[in-house]
Amino acid sequence: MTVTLADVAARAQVSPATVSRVLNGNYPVAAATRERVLRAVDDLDYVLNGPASALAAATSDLVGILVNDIADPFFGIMAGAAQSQIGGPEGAGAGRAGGEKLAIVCNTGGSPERELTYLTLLQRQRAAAVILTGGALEDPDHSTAVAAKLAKLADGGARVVLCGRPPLAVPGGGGSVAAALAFDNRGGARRLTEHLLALGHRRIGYVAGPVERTTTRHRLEGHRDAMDAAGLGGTVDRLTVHGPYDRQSGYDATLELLRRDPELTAVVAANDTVALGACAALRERGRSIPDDVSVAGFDDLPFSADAMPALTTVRLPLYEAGARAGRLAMGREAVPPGGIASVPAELMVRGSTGAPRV
Amino acid sequence: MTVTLADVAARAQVSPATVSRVLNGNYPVAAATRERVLRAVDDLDYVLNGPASALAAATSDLVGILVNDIADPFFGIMAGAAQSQIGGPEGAGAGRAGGEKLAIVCNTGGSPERELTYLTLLQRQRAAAVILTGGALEDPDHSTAVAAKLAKLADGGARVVLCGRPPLAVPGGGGSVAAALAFDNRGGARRLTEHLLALGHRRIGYVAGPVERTTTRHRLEGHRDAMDAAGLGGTVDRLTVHGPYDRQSGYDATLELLRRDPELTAVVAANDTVALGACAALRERGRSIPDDVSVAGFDDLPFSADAMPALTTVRLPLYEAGARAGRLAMGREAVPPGGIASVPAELMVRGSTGAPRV
DNA sequence: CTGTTAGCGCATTCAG
DNA sequence: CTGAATGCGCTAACAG
Repeated sequence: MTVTLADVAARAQVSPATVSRVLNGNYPVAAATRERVLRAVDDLDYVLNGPASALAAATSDLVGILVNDIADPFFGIMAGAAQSQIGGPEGAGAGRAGGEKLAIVCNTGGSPERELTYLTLLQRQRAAAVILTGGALEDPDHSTAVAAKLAKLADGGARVVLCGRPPLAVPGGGGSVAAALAFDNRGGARRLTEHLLALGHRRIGYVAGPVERTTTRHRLEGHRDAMDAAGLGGTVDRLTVHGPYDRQSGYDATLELLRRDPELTAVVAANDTVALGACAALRERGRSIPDDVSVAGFDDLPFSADAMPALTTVRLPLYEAGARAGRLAMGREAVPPGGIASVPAELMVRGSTGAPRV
Repeated sequence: MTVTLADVAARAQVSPATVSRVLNGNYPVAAATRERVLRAVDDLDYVLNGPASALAAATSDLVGILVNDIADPFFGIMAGAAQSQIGGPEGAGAGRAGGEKLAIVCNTGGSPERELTYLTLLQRQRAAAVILTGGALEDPDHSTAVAAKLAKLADGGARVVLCGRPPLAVPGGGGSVAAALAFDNRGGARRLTEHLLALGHRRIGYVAGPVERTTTRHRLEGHRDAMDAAGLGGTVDRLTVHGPYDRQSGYDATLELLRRDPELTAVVAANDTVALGACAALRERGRSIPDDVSVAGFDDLPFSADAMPALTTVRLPLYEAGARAGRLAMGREAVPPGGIASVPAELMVRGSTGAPRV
């Protein structure tokens, strides 16, 4: 029924081993022989049996990319970029057999259980590499479990790369991670709030992400750093509201902030999506942006420049970081010193922030 | 080094066959025995070897989801929804072994070669099911190649589902597809243009998607239907510009439309992202929205309601469709009559459209 | 450069 | 309900 390596070998009049060698390309084969084999492959329309190959070689060509929310372009951009470095050489005739890797993205939905489940599934598939994107949950039990899983994955030969996620905060956990690209969330957040402070704002609300996420904590810390330096640290707790990284959360949280301080002159949001929700809430309450209230986001997603007014935010080079993670996962780029690289965050000042009314 | 089924069997004092049976759960096993085996699995921290299992069973637990652009929420939402119906039962202890499926999303980037490559890779992995999302390329050669691949996938036991993509337009191609969920792009587009017409617009520009894509064609046809019915069909060709489904394209195309007809009173965009680019171009040219020019999009992505003014658009139930596709792929939902279901598109009138100036 | 020989780890017959 | 035996399709040493 289904055509196997042996069929190809028979038709090309060579041994199965030779066919395997030309398909995998990592072994010298005479040009003429290779030609013959390739022709047989085409004639028979042969497709390599992945599981069999993985079983024999004790490794597969799967590269897993874990994301917290696939519907969020923040992750989509990174995942797409990583995939572009992995998904096969574009070359003509690609995909027939050969050693292309299969980049697959797995959506955890932010659920710790699903994250672990996917890691196990990837381990079960003997994945060649795993890329974890975005912030991590800070629950100690979960961190330990993830570190353990990653260690096993690494044991099994998988290369583990972190993208937009800080290095494992678990004793010995760092060993199993090939490389970590950490966003400078804290620095970016600090500069953003400093910008607002420089503009003259003093009553600044902060719409934070979900508690117990590294990204949330780091951004909040940066904000607090700036506020502390300005002698305003005392207001931070009262003017901070947590919620998921979505529009609704920005909307709700902003209404709450307005309740806590109707005289607010600026709202800093955990990310751009949340900022949009904040804008909606402010408009609904009759505040104009930025004349009455300034708004700022984080990430600089594509739609941020198109908001009205265009959103002041912090740009993260998501595509570049994702692509680099992809290359790291493929072993096609040198690992940074210490296995850790900091990815810079750049302040983008646009129309949504301005000086407060006097 | 790595613990195998045999190790578990030894520790549980049963045969490997029995362990296999409790893990796969599709065979009667005494409760006491199962208990013992499960304990051994836990003790040894055993993880099933996917490739070996797939090789022996001639099928894997991979479900592939193909998307044209993972950074576009249009696809992210569908993919996430599909995945939610597939990715394992959330239940405690999930992921250890057992029959969870692994939903994996593959980003073709809209490239026909990559689409084919991924299909081959999925075939190679003996995927249990494949979901293709979004519009298809209309090139006959490519359609034929895709249909052939899908037929082979189906032959190999994979369930093939189309989501947001019309049924295969290839003789006999329909047979290999289990189900197709087709968006009513044409009807939605027609109603959208009718809305503009009813408002009094007569000079309507259209920013279409890339040529040779089913989605592009169907939406354009709907637009043309409405224009024809209003006796305006003659202006359509001159006032239509094609481009990719991104913001830049909307921006560029709108400038071009303005050049062709400076008196334009409305711009209909291929999708919401493109519409945002159109808005940016119009503003830059000093046109206010909707007073000078009305703008409309398509898809109703989350950010559309937050644009300023909020975008008039056509809502597609992306999440629901994706979830249904996921269930169909898992065989957990009845196939619609004829294997084809039409997914309705609903007109959402918001602030970006209004009557033209008199 | 190429062929031969062994398994990889598991799901299945088939007996019991 | 459980155990023993067989082979899935391929890669990886070894020889030649």
